[in-house]
Amino acid sequence: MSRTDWLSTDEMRLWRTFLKASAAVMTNVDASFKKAHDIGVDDYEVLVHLSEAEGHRLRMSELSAVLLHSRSRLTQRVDRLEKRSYVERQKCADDGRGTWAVLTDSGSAALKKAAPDHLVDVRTFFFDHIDTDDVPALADALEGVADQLENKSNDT
Amino acid sequence: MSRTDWLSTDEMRLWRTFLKASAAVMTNVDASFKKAHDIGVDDYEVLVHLSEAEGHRLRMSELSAVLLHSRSRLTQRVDRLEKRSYVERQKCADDGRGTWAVLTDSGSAALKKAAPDHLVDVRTFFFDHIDTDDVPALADALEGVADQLENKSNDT
DNA sequence: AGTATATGGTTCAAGTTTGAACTATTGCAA
DNA sequence: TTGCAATAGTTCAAACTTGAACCATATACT
Repeated sequence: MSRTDWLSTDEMRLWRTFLKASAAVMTNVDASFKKAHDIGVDDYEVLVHLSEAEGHRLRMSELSAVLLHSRSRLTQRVDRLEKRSYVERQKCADDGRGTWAVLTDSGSAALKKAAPDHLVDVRTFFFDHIDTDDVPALADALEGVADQLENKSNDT
Repeated sequence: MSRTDWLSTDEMRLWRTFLKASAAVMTNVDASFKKAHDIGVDDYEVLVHLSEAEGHRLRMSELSAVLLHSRSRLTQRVDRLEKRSYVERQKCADDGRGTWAVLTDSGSAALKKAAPDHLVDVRTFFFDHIDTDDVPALADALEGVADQLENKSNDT
């Protein structure tokens, strides 16, 4: 399936750029974000996904799947969010093993409060460095990479 | 500087795709890599940069700059690599404060041994999902994002 | 020279992630 | 309907990262 010959110049350039861009964006957004709020980007992402879900809630496993977080990582992140009462756990009625992570009102409020600043960060550290005309093509090009583990078990 | 209106549909799609792609690639490459070798991607990156440097060595600060790692993170990563004798520290002659991180022979050997597998991973989890024709354009488009902190202090 | 300030690096504690082991429930199959 | 494998989540220790405080040397200012 994969070729084994070395990367071309352009491939190498893309690979390094991609690595560096990811690191740069994450680091910057997270740092800037933490300065202004009491939650980091990872917490924010959890709240966003919950707020967009039916009934403002998702199963732990769904959440770990969309976030690409391991189960134990998610468990502990939700622990922390629950401690600050941004999220609440509820037993799942139809599956005795399951747990819902539910967005609370105060979680919802925190999200609303943080959103505008987050937007500024995303523009500052990402979109301001990208040509607007390139946006759709870029999204298309990266879609395959993002979706590669759509159906991989999010194990361990 | 940055606009404050909400993201367009395409921008939102790109942002989410980019986030997910980064996470997916890193997670997969790292996991696959660790299975086959005794070092992870972060260690590998250190060795790569050292091997490409003049005299197979870099100042700690240079290393933390290219890797976008905090100083303390780098200190501790080099500690670990030194413990396995892949890297060696040397006092800097012309600057009493400085330290060189030097690639050892066995570090060099570990790098050579790991490189082919790493290449396969990069192809499997990244390039196999990208249209070859898109590669140069993608690299161009992301370059600005990657270079944004070229001259930011890599503080704290 | 003599003091202030900046730079290079390390250290330490607190917080986070990883991965394996574990419990409980469900579903399938004999 | 017992029995086994799969699934959902959690727990725990070890590894790793963060950020602030710290030491030492270098540079700049007077």
